[in-house]
Amino acid sequence: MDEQPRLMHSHAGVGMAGHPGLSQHMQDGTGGTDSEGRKQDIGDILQQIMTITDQSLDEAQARKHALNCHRMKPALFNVLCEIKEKTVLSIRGAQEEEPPDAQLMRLDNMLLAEGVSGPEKGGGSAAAAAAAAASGGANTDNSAEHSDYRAKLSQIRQIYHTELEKYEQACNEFTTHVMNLLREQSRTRPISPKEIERMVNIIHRKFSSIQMQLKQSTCEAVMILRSRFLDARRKRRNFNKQATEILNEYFYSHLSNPYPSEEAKEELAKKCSITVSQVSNWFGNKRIRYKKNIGKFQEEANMYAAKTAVSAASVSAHGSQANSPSTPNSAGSAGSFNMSNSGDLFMSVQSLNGDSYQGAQVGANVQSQVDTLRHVISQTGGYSDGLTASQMYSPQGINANGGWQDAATPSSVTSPTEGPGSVHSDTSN
DNA sequence: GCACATGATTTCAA
DNA sequence: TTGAAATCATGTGC
Repeated sequence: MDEQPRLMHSHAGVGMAGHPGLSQHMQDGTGGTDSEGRKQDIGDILQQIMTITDQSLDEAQARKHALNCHRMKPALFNVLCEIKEKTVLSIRGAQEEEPPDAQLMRLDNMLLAEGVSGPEKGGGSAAAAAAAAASGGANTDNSAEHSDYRAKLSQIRQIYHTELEKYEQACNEFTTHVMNLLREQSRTRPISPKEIERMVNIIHRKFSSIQMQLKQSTCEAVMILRSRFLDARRKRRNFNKQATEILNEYFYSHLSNPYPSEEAKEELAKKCSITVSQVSNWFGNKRIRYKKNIGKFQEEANMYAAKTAVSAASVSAHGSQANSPSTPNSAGSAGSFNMSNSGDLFMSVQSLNGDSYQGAQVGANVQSQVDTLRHVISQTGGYSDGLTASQMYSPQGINANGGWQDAATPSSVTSPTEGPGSVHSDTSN
């Protein structure tokens, strides 16, 4: 570093105080013709500095060398040091260290959480994985959408990293360029390493503000993507007809206690290709809506009662097959639930046929099954005494308080021999 | 575009 | 934790 001695720190204390030099002469006006001559020299030097950029490289190099060897150069340098010292003092106060940018930290955190920045997580973002987990991961549509989401997120991630790399490269190139320039300039004007450092910081700040814009727009893109793919409400899809039918069949065949067990929910979820929580939602909505407007669901109830009746009739025709509660109720869609309480129907059939309830499975669905069977009988003429279609399947299970009656209590089972009057005794419409 | 249906979410209570 | 009730937001049929 041959020019190192020319850097400003090498002139520390060489300013006007320790080395009156040129300015002193200029200020007090002493020196006569000698002073005039020096002024002329300084004018020449400054002129040369001003025009140096207009010259060719070789010319400029020659000029620079001539300037460096000029007898007035040290004096001029001192003047520049003095001016610089004053300027730096005025700037210094205004350039305190800034606190870490909260906005930038927020953006960084978000990009990290979304899996855009930081190490790439297996198969995509944490958010997508969380969403998949929240939905149970059972839905094939969901997994397809999530893979689409991951693909798009991966694209964003790629663009983000490419751009970031570009910015960093540009920043480094520019910084190197400026540093070289400043080092070069330090031959002819006083530049301290600290100033170079400060200049580098300024450049970095400028580039990080560009980076922040990049991060911001990346975050926006991720938010849009999220809202499009992962917001459950946005992507609400009606269940397919088959799923709705399965759920309705279960609901109406367990009308006295439409609270599927965890096991039953899982089974239903599996059958309907939906998640357990979707099954829970469905039953929650169904119960409340049924209770709110029983009349409206009358027809639907009748329809599913008829279905159940058909299957029950079919089952009873099989005679001995109905002896075991664990016998799969495969005769018809209504009885197709292959779960523990699917045997309720068979027990009801048996009880209607005059047999006693077998085993301990006098479960929560007895009331509804009895009602269903009454309906079977009404279909075959047993209870056909003047019931209209809308009266066929009466809403049962809802007690006077508006809640579902305790169907697990065997005493709530209405005897089939009571007749249709008793069936409608607890109806609200 | 509107009304209604429907799946999901939120809030609250038990 | 679960379910009731209210509500939101989207889907669907006219």
